[in-house]
Amino acid sequence: MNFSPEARKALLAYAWPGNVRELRNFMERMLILHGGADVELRLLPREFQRAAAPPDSENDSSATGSAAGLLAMRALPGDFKAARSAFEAYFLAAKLKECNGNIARLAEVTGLERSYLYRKLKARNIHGA
Amino acid sequence: MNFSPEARKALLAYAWPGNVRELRNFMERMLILHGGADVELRLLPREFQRAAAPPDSENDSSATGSAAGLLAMRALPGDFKAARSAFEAYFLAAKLKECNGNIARLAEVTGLERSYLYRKLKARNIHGA
DNA sequence: ATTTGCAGCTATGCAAGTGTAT
DNA sequence: AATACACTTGCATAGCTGCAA
Repeated sequence: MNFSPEARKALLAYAWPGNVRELRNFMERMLILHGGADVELRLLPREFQRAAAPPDSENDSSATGSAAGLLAMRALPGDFKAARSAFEAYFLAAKLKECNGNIARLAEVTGLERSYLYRKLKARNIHGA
Repeated sequence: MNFSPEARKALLAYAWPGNVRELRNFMERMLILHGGADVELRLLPREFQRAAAPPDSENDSSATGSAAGLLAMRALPGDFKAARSAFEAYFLAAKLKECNGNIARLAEVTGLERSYLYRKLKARNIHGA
């Protein structure tokens, strides 16, 4: 999952009102709803765009007023295959990085065939090192 | 992704040393490396178990000394199919919750066939409502 | 490291059905 | 009766994946 420069800036500028639970839920939502897709500023809840007005820190549950909830509401298509594909891409890219770009090792670690990985990495446009 | 009660407690007790980037990376790692699997206390970096000694807040990159890095190092099998399967399960469970357990709606939202969803939900042991 | 062809298994959609509850 | 949803199952095919080269 990647944040656009603007989104990133807004996130960092935002003073999380001392609630770790809130932040954790937020991050989970981001990954689950957006898969590995890029997250644009406009997808972030208003709180972040204004870099002010903190969300109500209660409301831990699901899709309601909190930051996590707001985000859930404006979820992308939610298309399963798209989300899964994004996850795969992100997962493989992360692992490949851990393997220092060594695809043979990536194959061992992930339990996939080298040849298949080449196909997949190309399809998902993941480049080594 | 779920945290065991102990892991959860340790996480909340830990005073994130004012670095949002760190936390964000941590959450990403958790989801990617553990997929939707349960996260036990023993999987958390030592920092959390001791609920003290904050990690070096620099080191934004990959698998090194930071909290995120530590976690990455003791990654689970890393098996691709297992991770993907876990992600699918978590994704669908989350969406299903959003749909108030209505599978017909889940089908619309995710772009999958109802009948297929039944098979998949059963296979992944996801129960509605 | 990287590609390609091929064979087998899996995932997925479509259609059709049963049952229960509005 | 009529619509809506839960849940199954059979079947066809597209796509994924491993193996050998």
